[in-house]
Amino acid sequence: MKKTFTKTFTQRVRDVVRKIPKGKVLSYKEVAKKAGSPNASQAVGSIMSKNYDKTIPCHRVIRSDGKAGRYNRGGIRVKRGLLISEGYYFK
DNA sequence: TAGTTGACCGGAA
DNA sequence: ATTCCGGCCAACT
Repeated sequence: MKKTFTKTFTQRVRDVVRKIPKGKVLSYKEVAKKAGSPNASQAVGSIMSKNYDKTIPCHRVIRSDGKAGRYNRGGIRVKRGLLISEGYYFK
């Protein structure tokens, strides 16, 4: 029997993103889905924008159309550089 | 309680 | 390819 969600959506999103392995990326939509709200991709982005925890690889979260999206720790250019250096090929 | 905001998504022009 | 618009959802005020 599954436990009811006690934590906020924010906490679950952070847990999901923290588990993303190196060299892999998830779209905001995928993260939202794993966090329990398939259509809350907008909320996921909003959450990440306020999250400054370096234990969370927020640069591994990209847009579902294959573009990078935004980044609060250096800019989208840095974000793409990080992903490429981790083995992810960008469009 | 209601209104505003925003690292999005997908389709249309 | 780029811009615009409506929809969706959680957090904040």
